[in-house]
Amino acid sequence: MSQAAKRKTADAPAFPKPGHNHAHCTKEALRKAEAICAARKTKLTDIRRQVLEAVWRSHVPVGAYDILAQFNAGGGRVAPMAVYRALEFLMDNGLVHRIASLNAYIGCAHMGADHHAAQFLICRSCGTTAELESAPLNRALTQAVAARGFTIDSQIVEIIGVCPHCRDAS
Amino acid sequence: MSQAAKRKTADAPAFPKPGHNHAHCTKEALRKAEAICAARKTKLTDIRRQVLEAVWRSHVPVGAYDILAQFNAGGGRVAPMAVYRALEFLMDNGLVHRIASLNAYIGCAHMGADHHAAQFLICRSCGTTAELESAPLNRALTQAVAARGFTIDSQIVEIIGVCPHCRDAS
DNA sequence: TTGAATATGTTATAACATAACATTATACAC
DNA sequence: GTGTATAATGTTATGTTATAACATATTCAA
Repeated sequence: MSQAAKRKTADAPAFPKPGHNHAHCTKEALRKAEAICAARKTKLTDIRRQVLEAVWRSHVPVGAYDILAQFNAGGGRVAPMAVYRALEFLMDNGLVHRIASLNAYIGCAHMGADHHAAQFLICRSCGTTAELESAPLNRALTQAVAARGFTIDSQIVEIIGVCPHCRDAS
Repeated sequence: MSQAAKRKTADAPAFPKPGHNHAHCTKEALRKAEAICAARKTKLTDIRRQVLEAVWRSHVPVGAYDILAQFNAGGGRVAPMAVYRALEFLMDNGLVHRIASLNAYIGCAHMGADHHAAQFLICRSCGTTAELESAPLNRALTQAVAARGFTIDSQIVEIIGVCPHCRDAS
């Protein structure tokens, strides 16, 4: 196997497919979230779990007020603060990411590991957003930043384009 | 000169210094903006120039409503739309960038060239924000994205950390 | 069981951005 | 120069995202 082929394999887990078994994604995410909160001794309360579930409805980032609307669709009385607090908790615990370019939130695909070095691919056609997790990219980034004498705390990397499924469909 | 040293030199123009001659930055920016608009046959009208000047007051990204406040400080009556329209024009013409993580705007440091492949270093201490323009980083990014079958349209890369001047001062 | 910490409720408002339509300026064709 | 199309700006209203500030309730451990 060539170096290039190895790198490609390592860097390129599948982009979420339109027809995949998403119930499985959600279930796994919830399971991991429980485990992480248990390990960290933080509490995945009702509202936090509900927000996490809302975020995992799909692989499309969801706005805070969309989550709110879901909650209040059946006559609920949840206030924005409740949603924002839950999102804050979920982000602090590495369960959810904020997508700055969309003012929206998405479930973390790699719960537990290296939560703050995430990169995102955002399909402008279907909205599906995937985490990139590219080691070479992270290395290049670290190096470029260090060359400037800059100390890195966190990063926002959001790539907007067209996902393979939408490309093939067009 | 080694390859590494060459790359470092190429990648690392100076981070804006606290005491630099900023009037020069502003003057140069305005001059280039005039030239670019002339070349593109677009019009750098009064309000657009004023917004550009406001954005170039410093190397710290400025919010749209901050610009608005500057305009209206002397009893003006400019509406938010005017500012947002000017910002849109300036961005379309490659003169200004939006910093998504701050909801703020900054003058483009490399007017004319490759406006949509910009990367930013944001100092969380002083707010100073610099463009990175790292070719190796762009290569790594392009490659990582391509490996996923993703077609890239635009990118948002914002690195939050501490700039060399703030680091040395602490 | 009471006190400290955590979580949630509630109300109000701040901060950022755009829609929709009216008016004015510019340019250029005739 | 006049008409007319396009671009730019003005104006009003509203939409969207996020947080401040303070009250109440729950949890858990000493």
